[in-house]
Parts: sequence; structure tokens; C-alpha cells
Amino acid sequence: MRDYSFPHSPSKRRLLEEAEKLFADRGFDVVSIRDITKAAEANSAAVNYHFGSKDGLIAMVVSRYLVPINEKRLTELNSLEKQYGSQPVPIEALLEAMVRPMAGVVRKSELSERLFYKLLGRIFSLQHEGFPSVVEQQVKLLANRFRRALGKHFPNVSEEELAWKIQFVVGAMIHTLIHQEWMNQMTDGASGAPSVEVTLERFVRFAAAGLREGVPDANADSQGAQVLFDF
Amino acid sequence: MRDYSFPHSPSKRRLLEEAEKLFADRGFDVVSIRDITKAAEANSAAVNYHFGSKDGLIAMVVSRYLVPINEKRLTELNSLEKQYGSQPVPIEALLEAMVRPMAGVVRKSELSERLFYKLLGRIFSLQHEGFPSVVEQQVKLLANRFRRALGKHFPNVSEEELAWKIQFVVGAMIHTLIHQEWMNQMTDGASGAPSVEVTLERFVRFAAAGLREGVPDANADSQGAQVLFDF
DNA sequence: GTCTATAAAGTGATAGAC
DNA sequence: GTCTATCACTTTATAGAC
Repeated sequence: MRDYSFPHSPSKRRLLEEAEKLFADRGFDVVSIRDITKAAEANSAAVNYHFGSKDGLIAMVVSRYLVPINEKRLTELNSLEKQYGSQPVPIEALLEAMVRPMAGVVRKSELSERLFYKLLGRIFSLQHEGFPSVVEQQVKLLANRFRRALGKHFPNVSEEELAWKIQFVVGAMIHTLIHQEWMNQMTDGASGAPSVEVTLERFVRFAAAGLREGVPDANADSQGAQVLFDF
Repeated sequence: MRDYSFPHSPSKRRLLEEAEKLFADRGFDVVSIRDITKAAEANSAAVNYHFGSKDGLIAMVVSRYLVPINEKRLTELNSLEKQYGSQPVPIEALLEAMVRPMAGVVRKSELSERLFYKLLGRIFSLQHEGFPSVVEQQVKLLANRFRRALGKHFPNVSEEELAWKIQFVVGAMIHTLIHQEWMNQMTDGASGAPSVEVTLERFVRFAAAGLREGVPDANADSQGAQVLFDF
């Protein structure tokens, strides 16, 4: 919780902001240090001075959003498991715990919603390469916790089957984060411009249905989910 | 159908093969012309001579697999719609028509299964940038056909809602194609090493369940799908 | 068709003046 | 902290010998 806040130096902060915009728009690989320093109206050595290297800057961008999001996810998960005790946490609640914290962190940046989610998508799709080891550990822990909590619903489903289902869910999430706007022109505008709230809800319903597929609803929460949410 | 076959020149073919391996493994942006010519044991001017430019090479790689896959998808779709007449084509059959042709084209390359699917995933995630315009048109047509066929199942679902669901499905597919092997270490081996056949089937079931979510099964094919497949 | 050499521009990173 | 200048390399692409 210490180093991931705003930089005190105003120029360091400007660099970070412009870097985030460019990374979100075009990807980490493609954007150069010079692209960033030019956009931030700084000299070309500024990134290396403030962040040590390009990788250092990327690690900073990754940590700044991913760490608080993952902390929030973890506390949500803890709270849910405490709340439900030995009962399995409803699938929708688990999914919410994974995606809703993203929406909570938007305001920490000066990015537009559109760019913020796109940046998050690019961060997620790094999948380790370029993750600081702290974040990597955090992600791995979270993935295990999530998988285990989900597994309680499907005692008869193999670990393999469950891992693949989760893979599908993660893919749907990342792709949607990155390609929201592209989707609009692809579908000739049919995708509309729904609020994040609506999109999150759609995603959760879709993912939950996919996860439940082929499973005898042992815990009967396919009917009771909406009710349980009212507690 | 003309230019997408194997190049006649053996060195051109070697370049293409090595390029495909490298692109699959590390991505189009990251791999340089020199990486490719070195791997193919050719001189550094070879790519520009045979393909005009790096973009020309990428366009060739894209077309070579995507064009036949999309042609197969289209004929599958045509055949299904003819078969079912005014009845909507079962969702599972539509999904199969989209993903199964990928498995049919593996053998056209000398790539391993693993690299071939990873390459396909990277091609799909290009989403236009770098698509030859012929392919772009083909993709757009196919997307429209698929969306329309799917829409027949959900007369009461808005175009917007449907577009988002399709987005989720596409994301799940692409991400799975690219990150199969990464998944294994992430889950400490829990994802196993299933055959492509098994993965395809899992994907189709997952996607179909997600698409059906929240929809009063007007056409009742959630029960009858397996039976219909026997024709 | 294949090669070497090289152009022209871009890359991340650093030294050293201010 | 900020800047310029520059190093050491890599990038795509091309000219021209063979």
C-alpha cells in the first residue's frame, strides 16, 4: 500500500499519466520511451531517471492498479467466505468479487473509463511477463482462492474441467476489456454504449451460466442466487 | 483460393515456416525480420525480396490459414441453414461451425498443434490491424451471418445484448488458443493436457450455456441439441 | 534468386553539464 | 531534477555485386 500511490513529483506523475494513456491505446511493446517523454513534454532521459528503465515504468503501471484491485478482491473473498461459512459462496458473488473491484479503482487514475479498462485488459494479458514478483504472487494466490471457492459448487467436476472453464471466463473478461470500442464498429453499432454497470452484470451472468454448464446444481443456487444476493 | 497455398520456392517456404513458429511463440510485433531470416538460415534481405515487407509477410501468414478456415466456416453455415430451413440452427451446431474448421486446417502447416493454435489466436487478436482487406470483408460477413443465425434463437433479446454475449464467446476462444500452455503452470498442472477434441467440446458447451443464459428456451433445443446432432 | 553492405531511422540507456 | 548529447544496438528496407 506504500509505493503504489501517486508520485509526489509532478513531472514523474505526468510521465506516468501519459505512459498509461499510450500503453492503454497501443500496448506496452509498441510504445517507446520517446513516445512517452514527448507526450509528457519531458526530456528523453526522464523515464530512466524516474523509473530506472522502461520495464520499471511498466512494473509501476502494473502495480499501481493491480495491487489495490487484488487487495480488494481478496478482502471481498474473505468477507464472502466468512459470511457463508461452510456453505459455498454463490457463483455470482464470487464473480462479482473478481470484477467489481476494477470499477472501484477507476477514480484513482485520471484516465477516462474507456482507457482505464483497456489498460487493465492489457495488464491482465501480460500474464506474468513484466509482473513484479509481488504482484505475481498475489495473482497466483487469488487464482487459487477463487478456484477453490468455485470448486465447492462442483464436487464432482474434475480440477481439469474447472481450470478450463475458468480459462474461458478470464479470456472473456480480458478480451472485453481491451476490445470494447472495436466491437462497436464490428457490429455496426449494435453493441450500443452501455454503462460499465450493465456490462459487468452481463459478464457475470454469462460467466456464471458457462461455469454451471453440465453440472447437477447440487447447491441449488441457480434458482436461489438472486434471493441470496438480497442479504 | 489461389495464392494461399504453399510457396513453390523452397526458401520462401522455409521463411514462411520459421516466421510462423516465431510469430506464434512471441507475437507479430516482437519478432523481427532478422529473427526470421536467421532462423531460416537466409540472408537478411530475403523476407523483403519474397514478401515485399514485413507487413506483406504477416498478411501472407494471416491469409494462408484464415481464408480457408473462413471458407469452411461459411460452407458449414450454408449447409446448416439449408438443412434446418426455417427452423433455427442449434446453438451448438453454430458454434461447432465456427471452431471446428480450425482443427481441420492444422495439417496444412508443418506447425505443431500447440504452435498452430497459438498462431491462430494471435491472428484473431489482430482484429483488423494487419488484415488484408479481402480477409477483413470475409470476417465481417461471417460475423454477421453468425450473429443473425444465433439471433433466431433469441427473438426477444436485443441486438446489443447479443453482441456482448458474442464478444464474451470470442474472447474466451482467443484467450484459450493463445494461453493453453501458460494455463498449465498457472494451475499447477490441474488443467491437464486434453486433446483438441476435448477442448473444443468443452468450449462449445461453455459458450452455448453462456449464450442461452437468461433466455426462455423458445426453441427448446437446450434439451434437443444432442439428438439433433445425430442427423 | 541470393548475397553483402549500407542507408535512415528508431530503440533503451547513460554520462555529464547545468 | 532537468537537460543535451551520445553510445551501442536494433529496426525495416534497399542498392548493387554476383
